[in-house]
Amino acid sequence: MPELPEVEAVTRKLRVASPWAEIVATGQFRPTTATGLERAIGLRVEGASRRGKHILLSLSGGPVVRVHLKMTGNLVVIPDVRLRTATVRAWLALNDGRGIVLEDPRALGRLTFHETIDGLFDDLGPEPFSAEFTAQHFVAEAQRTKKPIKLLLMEQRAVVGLGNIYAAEALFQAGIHPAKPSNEISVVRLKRLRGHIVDVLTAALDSAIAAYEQPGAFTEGENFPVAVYGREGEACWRCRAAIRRMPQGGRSTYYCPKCQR
DNA sequence: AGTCACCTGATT
DNA sequence: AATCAGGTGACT
Repeated sequence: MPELPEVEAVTRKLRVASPWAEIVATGQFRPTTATGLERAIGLRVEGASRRGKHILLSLSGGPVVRVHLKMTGNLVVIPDVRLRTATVRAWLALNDGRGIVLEDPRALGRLTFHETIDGLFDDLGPEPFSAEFTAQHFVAEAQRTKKPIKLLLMEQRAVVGLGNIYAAEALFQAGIHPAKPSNEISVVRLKRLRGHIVDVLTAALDSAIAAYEQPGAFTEGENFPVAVYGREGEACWRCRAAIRRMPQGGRSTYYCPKCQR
């Protein structure tokens, strides 16, 4: 599911389940799924927030449970923790009978308990919707490296929240070739790209929230209209050239060879 | 700096 | 049987 917009939608949906209760038990499908979870027992859940693609459950007294959904995870509240579906990989049982559960068919998602939030996100770049995501910061990060711009966007350092879909979409909107060395892109184009990142994530957040409102309809996946992602061979919306797929960093990058130089 | 392992399921 | 998948660490 998740790049930043989907993680944000999941987090907002979680918050609807407040007021929270005390954690009375925890469990996991495999030892690698969660670490230190049992230390959360006896603490109250006090809130849910997001940083980059991470979800944070804040607990009474200061500890947190950090959740990463990876490729296919979803974090939801179920009314009865005993009634878990087959793909629930980890759970926090609350003293009102409910459960906060990680559903994740692919089982790559992770939960980790931390005594404090301090230092947890030191390696993460600025939030795209925050005042810290300045053109100055973004340009400086790009100029530090010759790595392809698409990889820079996915590193969570120049900015957090972009994944394979929205990185490709932002680059299409900006008319920049995904393999272009970051430090060879003009300042003007970098500033334009920064704006498109914000725009793409904003539009994607809107559709992710809409998707999560519809009960039953599109609870999985989102309905953001992609221009290039997954459209290999199709005609570009702008110039009709055939969209291409190329490997980059072990993933598929989609782009328009004519619109993106 | 680039590749690969981590997982399971859907599609070719 | 092989390839691919909205992510990220941990390796060469």
